Amino acid sequence: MPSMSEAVTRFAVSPTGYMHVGGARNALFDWLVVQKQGGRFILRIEDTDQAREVEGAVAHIITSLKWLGIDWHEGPDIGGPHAPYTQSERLDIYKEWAQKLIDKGLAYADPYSKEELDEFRAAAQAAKKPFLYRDHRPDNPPTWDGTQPLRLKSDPKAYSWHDLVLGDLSAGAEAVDDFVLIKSDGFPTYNFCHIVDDELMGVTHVIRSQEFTASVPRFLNLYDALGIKWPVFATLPWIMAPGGKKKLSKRDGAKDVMDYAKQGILPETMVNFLASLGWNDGTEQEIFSVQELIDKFSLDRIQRAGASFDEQRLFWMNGTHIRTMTLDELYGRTLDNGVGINYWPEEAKAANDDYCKQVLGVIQERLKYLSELPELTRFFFTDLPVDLELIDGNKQLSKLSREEQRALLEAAQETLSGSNFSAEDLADRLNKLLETTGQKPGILFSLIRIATTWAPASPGLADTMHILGKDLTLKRLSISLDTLSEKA
RNA sequence: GGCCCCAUCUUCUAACGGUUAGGAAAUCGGGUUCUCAUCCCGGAAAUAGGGGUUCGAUUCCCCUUGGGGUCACCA
Repeated sequence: MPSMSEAVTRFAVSPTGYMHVGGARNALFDWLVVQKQGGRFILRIEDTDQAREVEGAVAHIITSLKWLGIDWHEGPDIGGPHAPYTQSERLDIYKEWAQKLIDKGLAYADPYSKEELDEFRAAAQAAKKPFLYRDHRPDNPPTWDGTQPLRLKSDPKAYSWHDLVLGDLSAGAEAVDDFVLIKSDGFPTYNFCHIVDDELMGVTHVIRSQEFTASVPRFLNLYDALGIKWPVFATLPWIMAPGGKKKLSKRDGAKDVMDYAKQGILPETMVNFLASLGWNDGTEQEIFSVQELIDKFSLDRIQRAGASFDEQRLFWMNGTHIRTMTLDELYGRTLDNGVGINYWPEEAKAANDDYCKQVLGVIQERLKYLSELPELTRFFFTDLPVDLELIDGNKQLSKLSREEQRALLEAAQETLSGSNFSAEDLADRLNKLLETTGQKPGILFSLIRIATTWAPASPGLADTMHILGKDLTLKRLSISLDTLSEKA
């Protein structure tokens, strides 16, 4: 017997394509409730619309959830006491429950053709009234033989109910109608089978997004018809498209969660970010570990208004997560972020782990997502082509003549050739060089930095040279000097 | 059109009915011995409008406006 505080939630997903961020957040909140309160989290596949089903979608959804670190107690891949967890394999169960309603006189066969229904709808629209099937409920419906749609004989009345997020809600009898329970292809509708499954699987908390709130009175009517106790409802706000007021949908460019995984967003960042879209703990804290989220999460602190998906903020958040990781942890992620991608540039494949870690150590604070690694680190692994525009396009450096530039680099070459290339010694020598040349760091260091990396940006000069090592640093300086002579 | 839901800076958001309406992202300016970042300091930036209730409304109520959902044999 589970204790009162335990919860049973489910992520009920249609295999109609990849999982986007809205679905991921939905699953996350289901999961967080169970992690916090104890209980069971169920993954259920709602594949009752054969036409919309997409091959491979279930596997992709499972991959996405696993990447996020979301696991489940019962599901199509692992089974469980309420198996099967795929609705197309539960048709007999729905027929059984439909029969209960038929026996009670609460369900009947729909005798109308599609054309007749369209006419009813058109008439309702012309009269500027909502369409209610029950206004056309047949007096003597035929016996249901499975080829017609089976409809609920509703009991229209006003309903009031409580939603953990939206508070007390109510709607009048006009929201209750004779909806379809079983389609003419023998498959149940979502409206019917999710209620049967939730009951059989012991679901206590129905957490779903806004598009279902208008249907809740119809659901309540069905719970009552079946004699099922209402579960707890929690309505999640939309995740909206950037800038707009519209729900973020696949049409609007909602990305596959796995696209972010490939780009090098860390799963802990994605979890943190999704949780922050529509939820906060009431403090100013924004960066949460998964464990902190579990400890602090509660459904009653979920926002009512929609939140737009701001990628910029996602990248910022990823940067802060990257910076709080240990070097070893981060290095592990650069080798595999859970999607089988090694993010290092091709040229780094020949380098050893220690060298790569040193490089990672100095670029950790400027990394926002892992796929930036190549552009940030390539010059540590290969000589970039000399690009004099880096010098000539620099406001200060372009004021110097080629002779002056060469003189500075030669001075650098001389003192560096006596260095043991420890970071400390390099820093010392560079500082002394400022004095002996009488130059400002803005000129001297910029010039040396460019001449040793030929990259538009790089970490601190002493650190960079220390990692490159004496041979490579001096080799590059000398190549740069040669080039400056040629082009003089 | 009926029914339902929502409304604080550009964005994510905080504020037991009592705050100069706070933080963060982005942006702008400055600093940190070079670039790109990090970090630090500073600027600009909001309670949709109107009525109530109250000694006092971002907060409670009503109306308006705006946005969204739903009225499928999709979920």
